[in-house]
Amino acid sequence: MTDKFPRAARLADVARLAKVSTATVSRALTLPQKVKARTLERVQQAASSLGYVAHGAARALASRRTHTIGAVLPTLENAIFANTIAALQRTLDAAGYVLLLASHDFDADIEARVTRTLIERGVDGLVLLGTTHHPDIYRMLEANGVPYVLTWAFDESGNHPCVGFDNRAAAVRITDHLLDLGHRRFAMVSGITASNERAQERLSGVRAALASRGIGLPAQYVVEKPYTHTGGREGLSEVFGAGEAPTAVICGNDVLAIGAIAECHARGLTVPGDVSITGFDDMELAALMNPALTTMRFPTAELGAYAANHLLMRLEGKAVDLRCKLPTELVVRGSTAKPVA
Amino acid sequence: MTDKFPRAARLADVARLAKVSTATVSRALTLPQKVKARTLERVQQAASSLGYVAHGAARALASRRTHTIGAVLPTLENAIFANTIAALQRTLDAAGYVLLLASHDFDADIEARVTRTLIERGVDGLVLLGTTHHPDIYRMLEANGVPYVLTWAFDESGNHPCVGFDNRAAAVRITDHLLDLGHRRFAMVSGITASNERAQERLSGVRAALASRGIGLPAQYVVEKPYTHTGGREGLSEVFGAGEAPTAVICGNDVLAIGAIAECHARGLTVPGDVSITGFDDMELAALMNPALTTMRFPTAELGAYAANHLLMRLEGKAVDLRCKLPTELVVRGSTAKPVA
DNA sequence: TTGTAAGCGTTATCAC
DNA sequence: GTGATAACGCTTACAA
Repeated sequence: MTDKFPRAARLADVARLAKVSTATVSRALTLPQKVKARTLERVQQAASSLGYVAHGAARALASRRTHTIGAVLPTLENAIFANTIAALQRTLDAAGYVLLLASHDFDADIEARVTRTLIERGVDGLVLLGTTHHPDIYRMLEANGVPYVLTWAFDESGNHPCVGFDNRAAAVRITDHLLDLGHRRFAMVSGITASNERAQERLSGVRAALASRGIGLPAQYVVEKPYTHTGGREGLSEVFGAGEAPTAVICGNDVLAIGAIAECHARGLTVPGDVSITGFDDMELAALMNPALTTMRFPTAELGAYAANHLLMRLEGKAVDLRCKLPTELVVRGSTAKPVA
Repeated sequence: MTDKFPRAARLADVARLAKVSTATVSRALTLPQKVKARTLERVQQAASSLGYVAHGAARALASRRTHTIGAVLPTLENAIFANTIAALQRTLDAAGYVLLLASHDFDADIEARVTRTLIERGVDGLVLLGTTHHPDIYRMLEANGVPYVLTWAFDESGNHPCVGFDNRAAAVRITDHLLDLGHRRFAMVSGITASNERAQERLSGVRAALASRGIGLPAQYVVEKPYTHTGGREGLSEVFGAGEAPTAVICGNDVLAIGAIAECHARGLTVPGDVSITGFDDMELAALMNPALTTMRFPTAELGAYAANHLLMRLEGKAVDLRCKLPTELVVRGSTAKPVA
């Protein structure tokens, strides 16, 4: 009978069993082509018969590589980032990397803290969401030489590698569309713009598009709400309480839009018959909930894959375009023209 | 001018600057109370002035602890697990642990592979979803002495630590409710039951509850679909195509229920006026989408917190109840009684 | 309370 | 192709 707790097999055990040195085992396991076929076979045989599992920490310490990529997101609780995360995961997995996830609930200090934790964990690279970050974050990235990509927004300053969308242009696009349909009374249920440049850009795009046609967006028709369904409901409710009802409501994203549509239903209003609700990101769900929801499609899965590949290439020392902007697209569903008021 | 790439500060650098040994620095940083206040201060001062960040791999290698918990989920793409993940994260974060996430798209082989990767990464503990797993998984957990918890289901075999729900009882509960309202023609849009005991238990609970009132569930009124909105739509569509329409459709979870409701809308049916759609899990969204959606509430956030605490306590060597069942609750919204057919 | 020094399990640099 | 062996950066007995 063997031990009850046989300590996990180590490289040396495999070496002993295969009658080779630890160096050879190490090579066989990581660079099979550098080892004679016969030796390779012996090593593999020994490893599997011992149920050998490499010790990640030791490997990381010696090789100075963890094969781990970190991602810091605002939240894991809404589905907006789900596609991106899934795509990141899949791409990294295929390359033998693991994804370490952290979130901060839109709090800049927490963001700095979790980012530090990830760096301490030795991530080989980092995916950050957005371009606005605590200065400490950039300092730590710099000091530790950690490769990173900013995502979901495009860094106009040109100082950081990024893979993003042109949130402002997307907002202009959807607003123009509504204007072309004849809408003149607008409201916006925006996300919280403080330290969130994606939200800022969307709002500013809407403002700019309206202004260029001589239309204003009075303060009482702009409300900022957290990106939740409830936020969308409350936001729209406040807008309706503000005075003459708008014919078009642009929501900061589809989560807010879904909430806004629910509020309309609760008030007996039809969408888009009585009021047109539009959003951003084109979540499958939004379309399902209201087949008349026009929105801007952001290729979020592509974003994840792109960000992952960007980092992977840099880690392999390959040259890469450091800044890129992914195209967004207007998705029109059952739009209704409005008579000019 | 200093170097362009000053290598990251190590423990020894801090020790030198603070004029103490590396052992003292190590203690000061991890067990502050074991060090004289004055020394502690010097060390902290030195560390922060150097921007010292501990090397996680070295720490893990020496201490044999990574302060990382892994979680293996079926998918990150639907919102069902979002609450659980968020709660896990928060609880672990508060205890100084980090969460390493992996998913497998309901594929048992992939599940085994990613689980192995996590063990190789040296996770201190593991959260697994469900009770049905590849035998290799249990073998690896055993061989490596990795503490784990099964979640979302209750392990009746009594062989594994678990924090779960009684999916079968929940299914019985909601079915009884519908029966009490007078429904007699039922259909079920279930999740894929193969190697998913949560789905199996829900289906079997529905069957049992119906059977105890002498009602059957013919094969053509049971369809299995992936947990997506589209799955829900298609599932309900197939049910309607099967013959006389049911008055009550029980969906495997709220994602399917949302899809099913959309299908009803598309067919001009009102819910629950024409047909009653019910689900499981009580996602906020489901209620928002249809305020008449009766469902079973599963305390998913509590589950995450509970699972995390369970592992944390075991890691601290404390005794814990190894198996527990969290209560589920019927949430009735605008139910409509049906005349007995 | 603090210091000394022996690991922790790999990888990587050399010789051979 | 393969084998010694010195790192890798930290923790932790054990000694002082």
